[in-house]
Amino acid sequence: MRRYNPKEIEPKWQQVWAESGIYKTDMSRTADKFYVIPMLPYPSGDLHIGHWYNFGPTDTVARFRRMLGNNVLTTIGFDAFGLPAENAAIKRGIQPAKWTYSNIDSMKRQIAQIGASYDWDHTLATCQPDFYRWNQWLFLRLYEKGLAYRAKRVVNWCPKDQTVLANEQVVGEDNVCERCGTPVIQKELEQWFFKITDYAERLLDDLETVEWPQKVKTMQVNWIGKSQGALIKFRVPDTRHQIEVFTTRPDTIYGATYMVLAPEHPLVKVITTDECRPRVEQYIEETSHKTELERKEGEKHKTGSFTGAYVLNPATKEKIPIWIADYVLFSYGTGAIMAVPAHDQRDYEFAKKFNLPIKQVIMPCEDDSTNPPKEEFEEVERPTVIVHLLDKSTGKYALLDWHESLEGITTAVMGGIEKGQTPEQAALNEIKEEASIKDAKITKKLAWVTGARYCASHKQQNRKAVAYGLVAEVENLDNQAEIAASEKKLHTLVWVDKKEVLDRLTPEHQKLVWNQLWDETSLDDEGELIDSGKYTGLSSAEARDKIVADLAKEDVAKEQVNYKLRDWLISRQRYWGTPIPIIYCEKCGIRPVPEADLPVILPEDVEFELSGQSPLTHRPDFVNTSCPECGGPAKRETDTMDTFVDSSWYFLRYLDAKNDKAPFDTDLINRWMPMDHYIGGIEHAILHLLYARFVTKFLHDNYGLDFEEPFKKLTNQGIILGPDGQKMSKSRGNVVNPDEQVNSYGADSLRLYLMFMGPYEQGGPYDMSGIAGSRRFLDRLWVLVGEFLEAEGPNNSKDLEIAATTHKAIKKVSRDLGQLGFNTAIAAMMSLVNELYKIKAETGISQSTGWRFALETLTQLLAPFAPHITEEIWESLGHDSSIHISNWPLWDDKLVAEEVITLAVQVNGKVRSEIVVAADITEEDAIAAAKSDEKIATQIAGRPVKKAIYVPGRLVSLVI
RNA sequence: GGGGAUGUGGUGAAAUUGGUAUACACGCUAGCCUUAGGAGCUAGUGGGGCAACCCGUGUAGGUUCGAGUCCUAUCAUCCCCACCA
Repeated sequence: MRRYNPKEIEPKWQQVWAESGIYKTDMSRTADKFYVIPMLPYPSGDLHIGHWYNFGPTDTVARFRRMLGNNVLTTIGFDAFGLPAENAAIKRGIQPAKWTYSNIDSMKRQIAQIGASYDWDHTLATCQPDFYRWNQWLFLRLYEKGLAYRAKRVVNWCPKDQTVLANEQVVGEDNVCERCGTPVIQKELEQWFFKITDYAERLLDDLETVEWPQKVKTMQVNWIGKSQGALIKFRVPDTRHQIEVFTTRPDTIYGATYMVLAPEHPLVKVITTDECRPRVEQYIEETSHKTELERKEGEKHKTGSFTGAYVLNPATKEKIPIWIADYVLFSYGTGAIMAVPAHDQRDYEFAKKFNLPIKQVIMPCEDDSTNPPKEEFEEVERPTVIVHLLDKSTGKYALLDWHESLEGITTAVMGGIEKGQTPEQAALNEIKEEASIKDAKITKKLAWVTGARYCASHKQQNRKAVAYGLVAEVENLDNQAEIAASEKKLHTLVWVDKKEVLDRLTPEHQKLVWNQLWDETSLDDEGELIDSGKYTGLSSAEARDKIVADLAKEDVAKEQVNYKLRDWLISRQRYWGTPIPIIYCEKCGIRPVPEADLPVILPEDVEFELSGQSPLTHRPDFVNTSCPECGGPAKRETDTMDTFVDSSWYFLRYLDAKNDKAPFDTDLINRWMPMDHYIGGIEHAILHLLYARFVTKFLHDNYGLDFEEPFKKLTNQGIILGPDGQKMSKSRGNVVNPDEQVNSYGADSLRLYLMFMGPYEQGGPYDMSGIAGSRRFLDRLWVLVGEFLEAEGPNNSKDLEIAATTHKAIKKVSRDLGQLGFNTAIAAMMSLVNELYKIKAETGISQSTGWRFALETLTQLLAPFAPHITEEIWESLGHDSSIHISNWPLWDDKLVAEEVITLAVQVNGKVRSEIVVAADITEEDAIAAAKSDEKIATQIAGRPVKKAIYVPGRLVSLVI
């Protein structure tokens, strides 16, 4: 018998497949099309285990669908533009183009080892002119519609290298250039943008229509960051300036005690008074140099500066000061906020630090769940004190356990504030009444009032308590008098340790007061308005609408939806990317390159100057051109496009990769899209997938695509970690080299192991000895087939049993594979092999129909996972066409069904025995059989069975 | 601070979605194959107990005839976003 030698059969079949073209897709057959691809890889020149984990299982899905009868298209290409090629060029003096193409060649060779069923007629590399010319085409279409525009934006700039730096190239705590160590500055440059924000709402809404992991959808929702609120104008008195703010809480406007502008806000320069100007300018200077780290630090320690100017609060008509602070972001909303320190944590911290006024306008007010108001009673508002009394000699606090109708309720000392009383007086009074202590002193009063609704049943009314929280202290209890009998009847006074108080208090409101006493924070939740003019008493929700509507009448407010999503900055001051097809003419200004002149070719022989600037700027033959409008001298845009532009539509180009008249044939695209299954890493959850969705929607609106979402179904594979459970990295020395694994075990074993090691979306550490198990499984199958081929005799007494076992495996594998349950599907095939070995041990192996059926079927089930060995076995079993275009086996439920089944028998919920019964047993018979089982009979021991439950096919449960 | 995920043998994991917990694999143990093997085959492998049995899915409660699965609280680990007004 031949030994299983993957080194021999894998290259052999890869060549056979390439020559026979069995994976070439007939693009005209679309009724049962299935389009599945892995995400576009970057050609780093080295195929790592993560690529295998992406490409292998994706190919398994493709092969499974192909065997099911779908017309499958799967292919791969290269995301070939980008910074690493330029870095290589600078470091090693190789042309980026040459470096990239050579990487693509070596990656193609490595990819071939996987044995994937790619149709290479559909591949592409984004750095080829016949691809990127259509990037330029896309740019022109967007430009035409006003969705590509130019605006200023600050960038990281290295003054020495005269170049723009990506965020990742700014390193160190002091923000220096990665290359030369010069401190990086912020510089404003004209940049090109795509107006993705126009699509924000649709990008949000249509997420509901796709079959994606919830996690990715949530990430996109958060990224788009929709919030509903209002724009409100604040007038600067004695000037014609107005400052607009965005707020989601117009209901808190009466509490807006100051305003904050972002340091970059254009009005800062205008409104700042001469007196404050030096300090303000210094602050702006400081914040522009802040590092990420310092800015994060700012979450704890707010900084800012007063401008000396004021605005009018349109609700209160009061003058409030204008500050600048970097906790307000220029890029969000209007770059200005109304600060409501009582009801926003950030404003609160700022106000505390700079001693700005804090005014409460929202009162939390909820029903007391321990004593809720009753519908039939009227509501009466009642000012209340909640006072926590500390006995300093013991460190314990006083609590009241209430009796009678309030049984089970525990509160602090509390009571109403009578007319003319201050909260402090009322508190001391209650201490006197309820605790009989006369020498207590008030030591703390809570800044907020808090409300709660409860039922005062003895007065036949509901009460809205508006509570002042206080702390009082008493030196010791030497002077405590006997508590009056009338009070004792109502409640018992208990003294408890500080840490127990919260656990003992029962009404939510009491807990809130206690917590606020020790850790006072702003009240960010909604509630009831207080101290807000005519809106006092309304709920936040009611007030929000009314206030905006009223201010809108004066034209100072309007409802507004705001998004965190920014427009897509596509300019890169880089060489190795798609040239932006724009020409600057001295006379005519900005002119797009006419479509007929595309592509604007990126020169591939360039010199990298020491200056660090894009080599394009030093290429007169590229830069100098003539104006398409007037024919006069003009200059080309030397910026290139973000590589995310390439990946935002490459999957459309795959389908029609050789079209030289158009980016793609729209009819063809409409028949093949949306993509049925897209598989790749979660790292692209936001940008790539969002941009692809945006471009698809744009093409839907403007270029005849009849679908709005590109990817029907998305799967994120997990991350393969090193054997030590850490992320693989060269410095850690835990990188698993797939070539070595293939060399030792074969590509089929590697593919199989990667899919067997755990749930696909989970990933996990690569176990160097785990792959041996996958190889062993393939070996065992190989041996079994070998023995079958050499066996004698046509019939086998176990044929029926073999058939039943095989049908069960078909069912399990088919179902699991359908939901990407690779690991359990493989386990089922391993089980089948184990079963076959058992049967072989019992009755031997023979050339029976049962054995042939089992081995052929098993090989087919395995084919999508391990394409080479299964093809070899298939051939040895006498087939002359590829297993990969054979029909996926079907199971027969009749054969899967067991004739006799084993039922578990539970007594009082515990399994006590098992009974073997006919599969179609009735409930009655099953219960009777269970009762008569020997072990069960002793368990029951003559006691009456109160209840008997039969779960068909599973168990009988007896309750005695 | 906000959002999400995950806790099951020595290890990776499974459990038909509320029905016999630990399938499958790694590792380990023993035996077999007369060659010292990164080979193969067979058997065993959650913990405790001589046993009948008892215990067991991070922890503590709850619902249920029955809970890894549902509910409440709690602990731990990981990931993402993060001053978004």
